[in-house]
Amino acid sequence: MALKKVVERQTGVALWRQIADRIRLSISNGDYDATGMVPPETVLAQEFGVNRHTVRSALAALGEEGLVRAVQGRGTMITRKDRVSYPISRRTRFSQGLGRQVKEIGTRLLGHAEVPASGEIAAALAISPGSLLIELRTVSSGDGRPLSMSFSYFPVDRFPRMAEEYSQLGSITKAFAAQGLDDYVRVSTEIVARHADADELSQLKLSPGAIVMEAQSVNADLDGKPVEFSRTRFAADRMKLRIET
Amino acid sequence: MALKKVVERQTGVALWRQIADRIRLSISNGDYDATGMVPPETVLAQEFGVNRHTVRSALAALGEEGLVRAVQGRGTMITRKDRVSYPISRRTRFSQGLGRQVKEIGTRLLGHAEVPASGEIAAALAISPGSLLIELRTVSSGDGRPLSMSFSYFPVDRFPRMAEEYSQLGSITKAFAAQGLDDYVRVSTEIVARHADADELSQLKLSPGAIVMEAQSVNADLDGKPVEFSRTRFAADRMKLRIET
DNA sequence: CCAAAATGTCTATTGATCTAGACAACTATA
DNA sequence: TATAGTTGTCTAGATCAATAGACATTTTGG
Repeated sequence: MALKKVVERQTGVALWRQIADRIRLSISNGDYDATGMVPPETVLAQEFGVNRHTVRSALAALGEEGLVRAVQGRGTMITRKDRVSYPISRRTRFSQGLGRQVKEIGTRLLGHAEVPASGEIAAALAISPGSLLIELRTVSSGDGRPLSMSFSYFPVDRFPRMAEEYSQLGSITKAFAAQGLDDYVRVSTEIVARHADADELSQLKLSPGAIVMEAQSVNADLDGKPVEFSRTRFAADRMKLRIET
Repeated sequence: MALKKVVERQTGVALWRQIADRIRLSISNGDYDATGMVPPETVLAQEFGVNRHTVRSALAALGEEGLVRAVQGRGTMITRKDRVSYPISRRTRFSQGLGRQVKEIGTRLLGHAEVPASGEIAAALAISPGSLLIELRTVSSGDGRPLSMSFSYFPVDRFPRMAEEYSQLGSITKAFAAQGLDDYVRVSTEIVARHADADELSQLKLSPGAIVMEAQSVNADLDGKPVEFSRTRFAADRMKLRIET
């Protein structure tokens, strides 16, 4: 690649960060698979048309993320590569789809509360605004790396023990089952991507400027009655969403 | 909101850009719907814990995007709000779902070529690697703003006139129909989000650091035979994807 | 062992970003 | 028509980002 890769100046995004983003993309595209190493700093500096020190800042940031590791005299090795694929279908169950991609799945309940339904959530769940909901805040990780964080809402009158059951069973599917709901399906999902806010940065252990995909979805029982509204944020550089229709 | 909204320093993303991103998000969340205006610069400066000039840089950037307009003495008004919602289902047709959200939809053929199928595309289309494909490069816009850009691939032996038909008819559905394919469905979609590269920045008229959602999908005829592989990049701050299951 | 190639460290300088303060210009309203 | 509240403009200084060059340190391979 003798071509000059363009980075833009005076845009509020430092050159070293633009370059870090581009290299991260190249890594996940497999552009460096032949050697398992990032090209030398001097080569990258020339490709991007910047000083070598600027490239070094970019590589240092990727090192912080645990994506590469530099060894003096040898070069900069790639230590991690792929995104985990998360399936979205009528019957998405968190742990099922991820099972083969990561060795160990962890879910952690950050907290729960009883809250009145906002207009938006009430409409999605087909209940009246102000009805009481149980809110669960959870973080899920694969092999120790945070992958997603969720806010989930359940009608308290139908699932009064949601928080307790979830914290014991560690799974929403099992918590539903323990309260008499054996099966449910996803009825709608909306996805947006945006920059992570401060809370997401810390919960998902991301570096500033990172991207999250937010999926807003509604699950319903087999009679079509909504049982759950949730907003899940995925760390975009660790996950891809697979839609199954 | 008396709470201090956190912005982070020394992260390679200028404060004014972080603040612009946060305000853009607040606008699309409807946080300012009561007044239709952004809070005064002095208030924002206090909320974010920065100098008023820094907030002014952020608002100037949003002004460039056409999102807000400042009027001396009055305040800064919101001139545009929502993300366009793009439906993804078995029967997604580009123009249908968008019809009610934007007044005028434009699609432009950037170019076309005959290319051999890469391993990945060959597998998706269930053909042998190296088979000839027609590649279409298109950009779509709503009310003059670019919304998405696509690379689409079709088997040349089955749809030899794809480029000509598309450039005449301006629609893939119609181009299929003109070549004897009356109906088709989406069979798989994968979505990732990442920072836009230089080509995407210029084609979609984005500012550096902006986010694109990339949807990679396969369409098939009613016999299940794949007819199209496409990679579409959506400007993340202008679009949301609605999954219909 | 030596040379080439790679990363690590240091200094100095320039330009972009952010802060700070003061004041002008304009709008709405009491 | 004052006056409070808001955006617009200017100046000056501090901090961060990027360039430039020199040289040290480590690894690899001839």
